[in-house]
Amino acid sequence: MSVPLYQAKAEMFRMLGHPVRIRVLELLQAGPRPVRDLLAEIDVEPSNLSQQLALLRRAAIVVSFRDGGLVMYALSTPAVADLLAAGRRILSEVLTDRDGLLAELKSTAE
Amino acid sequence: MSVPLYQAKAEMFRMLGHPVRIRVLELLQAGPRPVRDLLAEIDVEPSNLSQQLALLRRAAIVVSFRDGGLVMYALSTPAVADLLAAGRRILSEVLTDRDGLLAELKSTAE
DNA sequence: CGTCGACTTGAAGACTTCTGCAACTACTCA
DNA sequence: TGAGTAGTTGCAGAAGTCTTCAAGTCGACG
Repeated sequence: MSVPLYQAKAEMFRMLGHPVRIRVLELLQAGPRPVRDLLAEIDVEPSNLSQQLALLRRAAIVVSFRDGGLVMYALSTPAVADLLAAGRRILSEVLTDRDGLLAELKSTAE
Repeated sequence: MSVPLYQAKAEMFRMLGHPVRIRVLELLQAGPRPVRDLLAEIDVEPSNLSQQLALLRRAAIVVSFRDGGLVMYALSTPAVADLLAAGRRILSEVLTDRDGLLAELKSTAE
């Protein structure tokens, strides 16, 4: 496999590596949403949100279009939802393991 | 959803946002491997690889153990493979023969 | 024991990403 | 057309990440 290919993969995951961007993608799973709604749900400056949206747009993970006086954003592919779901699953397994270990730690007299 | 939760999600994706770390996880999909094998397959300084492995270990995405004179690494959960697969799928949808990476992506089953 | 091989850790400098402010563009609607 | 709303862009300082070098640990084996 070529070096650029896993650089592309890494770049894609890096795009999800930010709380605001994750939040945006989760909100967009339910369908297209105007920036104003995203702003209302995410505690962030408009300019900051716009910067994060620009990154997602440049990575082609979302697309934007205008609808009347509003700019709308949408996932460019529903596969993004699978990625988020897989992430959630790992997180829950990892946290469960950690809790399991924690319980074990507490119950053994060492 | 609490703020810390999507910070945790973001952190998990950020962990995958590096070519060396992606490469390591892809190699570990086939089963546990000693550091020396990873080093042989990835073009990186030993100390650098070790730093990246430490990050993955701290994020609980991989685990390490000793086997004789070698240190082995393994995925902490097979769900990591799903995440990589979902990433691949988005990349192929998003990349739609933009720079010839697409063909390679489809031809290598990893 | 002592030394060797196999990693790991610490630290520093280069580099990248994040954030918020201010200025700006793009539209809509009266 | 002019006023107003919605969003974007440029920029600079702060914060974080990456890479490399040197030094350190840990277990195996003679």
